[in-house]
Amino acid sequence: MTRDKEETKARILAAVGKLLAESGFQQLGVNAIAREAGVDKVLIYRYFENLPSLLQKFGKEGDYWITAEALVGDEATADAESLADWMIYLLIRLLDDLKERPITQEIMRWELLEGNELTRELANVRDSMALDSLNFLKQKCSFPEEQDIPAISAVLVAGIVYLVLRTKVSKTFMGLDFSSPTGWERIEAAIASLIQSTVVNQKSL
Amino acid sequence: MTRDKEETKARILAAVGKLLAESGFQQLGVNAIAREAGVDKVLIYRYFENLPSLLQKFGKEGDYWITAEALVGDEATADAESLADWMIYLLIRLLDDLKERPITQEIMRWELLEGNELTRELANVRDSMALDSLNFLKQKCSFPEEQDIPAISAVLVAGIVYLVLRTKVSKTFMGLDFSSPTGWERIEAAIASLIQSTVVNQKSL
DNA sequence: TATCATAGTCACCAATAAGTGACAAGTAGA
DNA sequence: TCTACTTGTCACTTATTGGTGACTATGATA
Repeated sequence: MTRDKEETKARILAAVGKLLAESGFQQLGVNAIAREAGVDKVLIYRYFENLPSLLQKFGKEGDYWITAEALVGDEATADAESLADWMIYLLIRLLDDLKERPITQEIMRWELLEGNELTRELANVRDSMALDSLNFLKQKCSFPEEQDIPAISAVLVAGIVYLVLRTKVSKTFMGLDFSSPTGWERIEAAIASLIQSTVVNQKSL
Repeated sequence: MTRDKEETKARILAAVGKLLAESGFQQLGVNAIAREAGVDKVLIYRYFENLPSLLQKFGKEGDYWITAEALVGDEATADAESLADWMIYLLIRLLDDLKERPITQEIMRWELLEGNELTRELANVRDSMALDSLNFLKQKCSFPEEQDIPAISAVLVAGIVYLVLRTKVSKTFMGLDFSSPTGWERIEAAIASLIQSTVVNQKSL
């Protein structure tokens, strides 16, 4: 070994990411991390105090939540005029983005069954990003009073998250098949249809 | 101890349920079950072979998934005419039902992060119940062709499930507060609004 | 060249997990 | 009452967990 502290710390953090993406928080232990990193586990305690601290460090280093700006992306290409258009655009982008983030998925799974210091903190970061996006929407196209846009968004985001989390372990849900792109296309179409009808509709009242 | 095999087996199964509802699958081990049941753990192996077999038995005994009939309930009191009315009625009932089923919630959490024999089996049971409900809907009020009712249902059910699973560990999501009934009321209203607009709307085309 | 802080190694601990073999106690039938 | 079976108890093994104390190896400085 080349006797490099920073290198070692980086390898440990990288090992956390790899193990997390592969097998989730269940299998994530000090011994496994040390083995994966090719490092003695005592170094983990030396450099990161203990496992929770290491995970906290890991959670704060990486960017697991897409920012509102990144989610919006290039506004010119968004091709969205109305509030409904924007909501559809953002939700579909959220879906596609989350599908490509295995670590984020694992964090969300973990958050679902363990409410500790770290998961709460990460959840707060994610939540404030979501609120940023809502605020972006609000200033872009003001929200109609008759409708609870945040609640509508929450239901749909929750649905997206659950479907994405589920597909890792099962390719079907309520008769839909997510092993081929058509399953996702149907979901995307359903989301678009729901928003288009609901938001456009009442806006024109 | 009264030396009663069936009693002992029942106590073991009851202990599984209690521990499951309290602290989820994470903490569910042979030792904990035996302790909770006030039984020697070797009896678990004698009567249920091993832990997976015990859980399988437990999963098959209980009714953790509401049946289509129970979900529909008393049709007379449903006060639903259109397809949209029925969908709203069923989804809200699903939400309320799931909120009162901690064990079912734990099973769904478990299913989300471990795809084994048992979780797959339980998922299939649940899925076929969901499909039953869809079929009930379909024969009650035929589905419009322009709309993908199964996909729309899937998104909303997924959203409901995720929100319920989350509230055990965090009372907020995207700015909504689920510590008081108002959070849930907003969600229910959002679901009703989405379906009302979408399904009614396009049906009248 | 001798010193000294630091990086990395190794051998251990206590706790807990799943799982098993041997045995005591109670209960049936003969 | 003696025998045979079953229920329940106890003590154990093996593996893995998070965590620690004592060590060696290295490299910079004085």
